[in-house]
Amino acid sequence: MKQDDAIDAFSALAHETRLAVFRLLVREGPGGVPALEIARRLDAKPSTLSGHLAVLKRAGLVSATRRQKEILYAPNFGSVDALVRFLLEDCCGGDAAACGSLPSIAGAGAEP
Amino acid sequence: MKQDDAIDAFSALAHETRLAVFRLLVREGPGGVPALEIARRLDAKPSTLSGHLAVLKRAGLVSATRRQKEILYAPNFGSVDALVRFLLEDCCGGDAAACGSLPSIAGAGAEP
DNA sequence: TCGTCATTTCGGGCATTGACGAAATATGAA
DNA sequence: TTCATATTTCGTCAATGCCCGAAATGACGA
Repeated sequence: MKQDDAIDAFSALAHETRLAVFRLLVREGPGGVPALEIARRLDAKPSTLSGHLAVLKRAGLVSATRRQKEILYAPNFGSVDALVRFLLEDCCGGDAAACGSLPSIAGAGAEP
Repeated sequence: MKQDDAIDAFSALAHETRLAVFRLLVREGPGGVPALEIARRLDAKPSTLSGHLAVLKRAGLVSATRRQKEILYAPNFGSVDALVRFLLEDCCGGDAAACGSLPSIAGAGAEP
């Protein structure tokens, strides 16, 4: 992961509606939710939400697939994993044990 | 974690310099690095960097402790952990197995 | 093909954020 | 106390992000 990609992802999540969208999709799981249903559930205007979904998609956080007339949005769990790894890369100069459980758990310490 | 706290954290990380600062501190570990040294290493103006450090601190991502004349900044690993948990909360409606390894690993699925 | 539903694109207007230098504050040493 | 180092605060400027309605596009069924 490049720094710019990480910034795109963090920027995408740094917004009330977009964060709510992503968390909604996470709760729903890989099956996906149609755009208009997301708008309905979050009480957002379809045009505004469409822009937010585009941002999330450009950041790689969600993926979109068409099912008939609808477009289903689903979360991309791998992108979260990559983001955390990037954030904690080379944690504590390689001594991951010094940083608590998450870094080693996420595999973000120095690779042996 | 509240949604607003998560947004503060994501906003803080959604910036080239601030993200570089945080990753630098992660690499350095819990010992901490003085503000001016961070500025020197990242080639940033001290006044500009001071603002960025304040943003990171307000977001709970770093902590500051004074050592003599200097102020040492260190990463707050717990905040990253909380952020990931918040992001993946109730993943896949509780069926964490459906989402890949990270959610269950991070303890972000539905609590049994 | 035609109409309809689902979604996206576009343009305008408002608010927020970021960079920088100069000056202010805080700490330790002589 | 007085000086020097370390860091923060402040004011100004430019740039970016966001919301919304109206219109355009895409896909399906009659």
